[in-house]
This record gives sequence, C-alpha cells and structure tokens, in this order.
Amino acid sequence: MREVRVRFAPSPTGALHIGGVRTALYNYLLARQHKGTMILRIEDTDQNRYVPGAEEYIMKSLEWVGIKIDEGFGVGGPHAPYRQSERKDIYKKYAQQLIDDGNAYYAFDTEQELEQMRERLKAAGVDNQQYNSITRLQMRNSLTLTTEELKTLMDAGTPYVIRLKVPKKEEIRLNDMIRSWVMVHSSQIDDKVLMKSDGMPTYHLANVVDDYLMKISHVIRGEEWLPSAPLHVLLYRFLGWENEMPQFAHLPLLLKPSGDGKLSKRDADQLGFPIFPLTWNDPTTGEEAKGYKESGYLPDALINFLAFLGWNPGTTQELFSMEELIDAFLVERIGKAGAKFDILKAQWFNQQYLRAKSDVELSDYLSASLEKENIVCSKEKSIKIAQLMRDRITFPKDIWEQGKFLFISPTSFDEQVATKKWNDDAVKVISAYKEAIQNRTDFNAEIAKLTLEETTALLTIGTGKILQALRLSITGLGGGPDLMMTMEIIGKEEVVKRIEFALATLKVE
RNA sequence: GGUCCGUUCGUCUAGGGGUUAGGACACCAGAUUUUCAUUCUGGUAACACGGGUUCGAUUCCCGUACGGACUACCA
Repeated sequence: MREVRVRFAPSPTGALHIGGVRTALYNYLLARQHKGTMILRIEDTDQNRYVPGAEEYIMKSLEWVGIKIDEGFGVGGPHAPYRQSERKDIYKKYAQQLIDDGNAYYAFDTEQELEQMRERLKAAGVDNQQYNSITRLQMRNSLTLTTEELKTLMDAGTPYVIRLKVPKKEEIRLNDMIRSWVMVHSSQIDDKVLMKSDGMPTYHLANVVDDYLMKISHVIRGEEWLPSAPLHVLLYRFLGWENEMPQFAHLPLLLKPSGDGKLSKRDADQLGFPIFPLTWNDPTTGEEAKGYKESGYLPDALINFLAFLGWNPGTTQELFSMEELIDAFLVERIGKAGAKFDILKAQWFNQQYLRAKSDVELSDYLSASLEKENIVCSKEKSIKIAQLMRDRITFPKDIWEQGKFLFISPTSFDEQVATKKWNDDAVKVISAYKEAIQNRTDFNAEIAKLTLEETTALLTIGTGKILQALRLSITGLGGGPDLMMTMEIIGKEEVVKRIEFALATLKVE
C-alpha cells in the first residue's frame, strides 16, 4: 500500500456541519491507522460564498473534537499554499494543458445563451439538457468558432470559461471502496466547466489537481460526490495521472431523524439539537447557533457517536476511544445506506463518557456552574456533590441543574407530592425529627439516618411512609438523590431551617 | 424527467443460501433503590414487494416500489 495521505477539504462557506466532522473523522482514522498524513485544504474557489471566520471556525472545531491536522491550512507543509484561491496559477496551467491536448475548450456562451439552449432542448423533448458532445457543436466555443473569430473574441477580452471535452461514447468505471464498481456512460456527463470566467477553477478541476499534487492516496468524501466521480476519473486520465489516482470512498449521508433527506440545520433547530460542533455566530444573518460543545457534549462522546453513524466494528463493543477507533477502523466496514441522526443515542454516549470522569473532574463542572451563579462552595463539598450526582447526569450542567436544591432552599413545594404525602403522620414525625437533630452536636448522613429511624420507631410510624414528605420539606421535590447524603451536604442548620419553613408553609389537606 | 446510489426491529446496525435473524439506543414490565434516577433481569419489535436460480432464499440474479444524491461559471 502506498503512503496514506488523506485530506479534509471543506469550503469556508459557514460553520462546519456535523456531517463534515464525520467525514473529517473517517479521513483522520485512516490516516492515523496507517501512520499517514492528515491534510486540511480550504476549497474557497467560490468567492461569492466565502464567509469570514469560517476557516478559523473549522480549525477550532477539528481541534475540539481531537482531529489533528498534520499538514495543510494553518499548519503549513511541502505543498503550500493550501487555500485554493491562492493556487489559481497552478490550475490555469493544467487547464491550458487540457486545452493543448484537445481535452478541453474555451466557451463564450452567455448565461442567456445557455438558458436558451436548455429551453430549446426541453421543448424538443430531450431528457438531458446539458452541454455535451452533441450540444457543444451548436454553441459558441473554440470547437465551433474559426481561428479568427476566436482570436477576435479573445483580443476583445470576452469572458469565457474552459470546459472539459467529455468523450461521446465511453463507459467510465470507478472502483469505490464502499460501493465497489460504479459505471457511468460518458454521454451522461456534461462538459463541465473547469475554469470559471473569473479565472477561478471549479471544484472538479481544483480537486483533481490538488489531490494529485498533494499526493492524496484516498479520497473519502460525501456521497453527494458520487455522481461526479466519473468526471474526476476522466480528468485524471486526461491529465495523465491515472496511475496516481487516489482510491475513492463515498460516504453515506447523514439523514434527518424523521422522514428522509439530508440532515439540515433546519431539522436540527426544529428538534432542538445542535448541528455544529461549536457555537456559530453567522456574520451574515447575525444568528447564533449553539454548538455541541456549548450544549454540554464531550468531544470523545461526539466522536464515538459519529463514528458509529455509518460504520461499526463488527463486534458488540460500543464504546471506543479515539485510539481504539484508529485501531478498529476499516473503510470496508462503512455501510452503504444513509444513517438517520438520533440525538438520543448521542446523549447516551455522552452519559457514558461523563460517568467515566473522576469525581474531581465532575466537581470542576459543578464549580464552573456555581461560578456563573456566584455561589461559593468548597472543593470538598463539590466533590461530595459530584459523587452524589454522578449516576444521574447526561450533561455536565446537570450536576448543578439537578442539584440546585443543595444550594437554594425551596420556596415552593411539589404540589402533587404535597397532596399525597403531607399528612398528620408526616408532620408529626418531621417536627419530632427536627427537634431530634437540633439536639445533636454532630451531624452527617449516618446520624441523619439513625436519628430518623429512632424518631419513627418512637412514634411507631413506618419510616418509608414519611420519607418522601421529609424530602419534600427539605428539597421541595418528590424525587432526587439519597436524602441522607443530601442532608449531610446541606448541613444541620440549613436542614432545620428548611423543615421549619415547610412546616409553616405546607398545610395538611 | 434523466443518471447514479441505496432498502434487516421506531433508530444505529450484525449476519449471511439452512440461524430461535444477534447487539445497542429508545420503549414497556419486573427486581433493587424506604423516592426519582442509576443498576440488574425480562419483553415488544425487522429481512420493502414480485419474479427467478436452488432441495432450500432474508442472503445470489432480475424487475417493481419506495427513498436519497446529483442534474450551476456551488462545493
């Protein structure tokens, strides 16, 4: 196998879509597995769609999920520059070579003329209204114009494009690593524009030229490129690079959760989950789209989830670190069908990864939340809380959000629980219990429990009967983590105060 | 419309000519938790359809249906 060199080649037209992250991931896994090179190339040949900040965003996103770039944009390397807009002259040279060899030609048709052609063909009942081996003979291009006409147009500076001269009748085949042989007849491919009138190449030319020059060994990209892949094969051939042609792998698409179709930002917004790795402030619309990071997803969990969308190791193992993914990854095991995006599964992965964190790490998450709320809390206490909450959380912020009552006394009480559980027995026990713990000089979960048992035994009321009422009086809620530990964390003084407030506020129906 | 690609539980998928079609998420039930969550145990649930080939097809072939992608001087 030749040296593995793969590239991730996004367009800086906005934030990096989650599907793009998966594409980058698969490229990265292959590169790392073979001790190869991961290259980042910016495909910004469409000047109109360039969005400032997008390049920066892409790099930051890849960094966050743990995809390291070995060579390319922002890093440098032997094939710089890695921004296509800075490689104009290179493409021009190869476009010229294609023209010289008779594999491409100049075309002067205006937008209106192209439109007219399509209309005409449509009216004539032709299925394929494209610029091809037949229609090119009726258009204004260097194949139909005389040498003088051509010269006149050129001298006058008439805008033109360079089009590929696709052969009339030929079977073009391509061996895709995921789909095996794909065959397309050349009559189905149109004479694609290679160089635009603004002097920029189109994706097709730039892509093939760069992949060749950068010695790319595998092109792993989205399925949307499959229909034009034969065109790329043709370009490799015309340029004389067929032997250096990379291997192709066209990835199945990420589909929206309900119904079918490509996963879009709109779907994600509607269903309330992120579509971008990092929060993105769209400079054109001014809109802010929350990212996975800011929503509390851990990068490792996201990666694990994404890796399994369209790929699996063939075993029952589900949890994979990046290192394990690198080991296990196999392009051949990538599925063919599109995968629906299921945010619930992503959350499950997040939960798994969150739980694997140490108490100290979890307590750091809590500290971050507390800082925002201007609440001071000792490290020992926050570690205790982390231990208490660890099996109950999906996101880091849950420690705070589900444990607020540890810091804030209730001002209201769960009504349903109050009606059901707040009765004479409960009031009796809780009042006595309050007295009992007030008389204790020391206090912790163990003592809280013993005292409660003593109290209920004395009053001959089952502990279980009043426990929820006690919880209600202290937290205002009907459910939650271990109550004794909760009391220990809250502390005796505060527990007494809360019970007093509950006793004064809650009435027996 | 045309071209290309695809189709196994609701979802992600394993499997592959003869299997009780396996796992995970979700869902439901039971146990544990003096609550809720966790955890554990169990359960519901799938080979799109029609023809071939074959002793036998979910698996191979061909159609059909359905879905998707592409069909720009966008990538």
